[in-house]
Amino acid sequence: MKTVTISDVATHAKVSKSTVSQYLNKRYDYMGEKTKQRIELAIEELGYQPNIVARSLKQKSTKTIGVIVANILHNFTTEVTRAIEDVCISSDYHTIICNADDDPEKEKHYIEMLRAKQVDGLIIFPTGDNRGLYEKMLKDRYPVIFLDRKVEDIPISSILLDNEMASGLAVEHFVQKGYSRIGMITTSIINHITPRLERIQGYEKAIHKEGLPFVEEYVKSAEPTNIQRVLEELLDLEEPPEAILAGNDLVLIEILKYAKQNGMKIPEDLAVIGIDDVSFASFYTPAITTVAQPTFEIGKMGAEALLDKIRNNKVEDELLNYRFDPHLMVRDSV
Amino acid sequence: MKTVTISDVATHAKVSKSTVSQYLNKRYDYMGEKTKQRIELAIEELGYQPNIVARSLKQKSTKTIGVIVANILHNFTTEVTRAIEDVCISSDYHTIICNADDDPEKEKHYIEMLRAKQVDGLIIFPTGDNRGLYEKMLKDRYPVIFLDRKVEDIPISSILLDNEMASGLAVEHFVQKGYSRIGMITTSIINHITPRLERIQGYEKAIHKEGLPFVEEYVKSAEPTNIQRVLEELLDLEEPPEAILAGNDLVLIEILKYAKQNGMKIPEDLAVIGIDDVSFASFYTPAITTVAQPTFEIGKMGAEALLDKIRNNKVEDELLNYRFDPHLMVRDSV
DNA sequence: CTGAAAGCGCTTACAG
DNA sequence: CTGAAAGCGCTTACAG
Repeated sequence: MKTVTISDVATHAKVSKSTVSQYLNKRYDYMGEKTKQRIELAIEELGYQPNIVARSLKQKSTKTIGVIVANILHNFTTEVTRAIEDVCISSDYHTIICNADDDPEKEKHYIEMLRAKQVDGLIIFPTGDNRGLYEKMLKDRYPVIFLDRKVEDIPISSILLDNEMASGLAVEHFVQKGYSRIGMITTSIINHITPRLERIQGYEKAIHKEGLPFVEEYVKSAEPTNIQRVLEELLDLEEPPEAILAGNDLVLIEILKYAKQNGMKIPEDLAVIGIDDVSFASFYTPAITTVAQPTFEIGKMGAEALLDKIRNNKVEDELLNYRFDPHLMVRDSV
Repeated sequence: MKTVTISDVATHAKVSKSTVSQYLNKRYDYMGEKTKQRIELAIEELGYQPNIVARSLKQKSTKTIGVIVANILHNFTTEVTRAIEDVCISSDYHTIICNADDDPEKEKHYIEMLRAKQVDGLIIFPTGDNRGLYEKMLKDRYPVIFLDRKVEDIPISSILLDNEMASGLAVEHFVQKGYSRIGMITTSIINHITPRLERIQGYEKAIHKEGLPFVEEYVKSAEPTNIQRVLEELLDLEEPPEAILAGNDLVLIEILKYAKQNGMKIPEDLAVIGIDDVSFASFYTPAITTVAQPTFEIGKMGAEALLDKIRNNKVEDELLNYRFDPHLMVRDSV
């Protein structure tokens, strides 16, 4: 596979490399019509494709952004990612997605790798445990946007859900339906993940606002594999909750599995609301009431904010944290 | 953001660029211990990161492969993709995923774009309508592997499911459970997509093998948005099928939606088997019997076959079509 | 054991 | 209107 380069085209068209390059970059201003045609023909005949790697080296721009997600398993992540790609493609940027798998070490690896690959900017769902790296990017004036989570004291714009409102909507709906013993389960909070902490806070605030007693043992956090056990603990309480708010899609699924295995009827035996809309929510039996995130808008805004930074070479973050409103999708599980 | 290059490191460490490069590439053979330490220190102090773009240009390898999927919406695609990434990462290759969205034009765009970006090879779920491009890659001795589908007369290795067997397992199971009026719905076959055609063929063969009459109007194909209408047509037949084989996950979901909306009980009113295991199969009510593909193995083999081609610079395809066996996951929907 | 030089395939002032 | 030359940041024979 003998690659054909710009020199080959130049020779073939009997012009210089410079002229071919002008042609490729559509700088036709002063180019003779015949020259143009000859180059076009040569490119055609040789099947020439410009080498983007070489171009990137010279132009110091790869027209590519990186996105490092905390965990690709969440439905939220997949959808946001898709929105980011859409925006990028229509702006002629490419996207490289990496999955940090909730592991700060992997996140570090990917940040370094992507920067080494000279991507023009980064969208990160931060694990939170790489402050040094985040600060270095800031110092280097390297374009970054956080998504879904923020990191204490790191002045990088973050685009997130109004998580407190999400829990609020759910609690309010439970109460409207006559429930007062409302529990909540989230995935692990040992790493201080923003949405989880905020959703728990939002839950607590909403409970108070509704004039209900806040029962500390009604709120639990655990790794996905332990969710079912934790749920069981809740249900074994003297006064078990009659309704459960699932902190995200993974928690919801574990609750549904548990209910099925134990022959529990939803909502009769246990009412359920999940934060994050799941693919099967509408046709599950019962259809699941969820609090949906505007995933497309979040991704879109993230991508646009990053591209804006890249193009205008700006680092000063006027927006900082931007929050989107969640929406309650009322169905049959409560 | 003043980037620090290999020259800066060289100056700082008082050695030449060559020596720094040797160090970076771990060619320590004849390197003085003190030199090594000075370079190490300089790199540390300057926060130097090699520019992979420059390296790629010189080495003519980006250590990156591209994968162009036909349609990212299928569960199969997501899982295979993940397996490919796993293999690549552990071999120190990166992966760029592109979604052709079942559109040959987009596929063309991505093939050209990825080749221009100098990815070292391509895994393609071919739309089938870019024969010219496929042939050019072959002519250029450019490493490619097809996945999930094959293209008539293009001698490029393809890794696929034994699709006929998939339908066969399903039909056999229906029959065992006492069903004889068995229908099948697939997504559109106007583009002659391999798995769909083969699954229909497999269905027909199995029907014959079971000694059942083959009823032509029992097998339908349609775009996802029309699946529900097509299902309705089937059920409106004089002698409607009592069991339906869903050709893939998207078809299954439409069938489930229809059943729910029309208050049909599964399997009492309609028995269902889906080809492709869906995330919610095990905890849906009823749990859905599916024919699962070994997605991880398929992706793994695809990636390994491609990396092998890349590393050994071989084009001769001894394996050509390799097929994996599907597995019946017996649950409660039939 | 280390350095000078050429070159990967482009782009971009600049000269004419 | 077009071309010669320098340079992007590396790597790699080769010389010493």
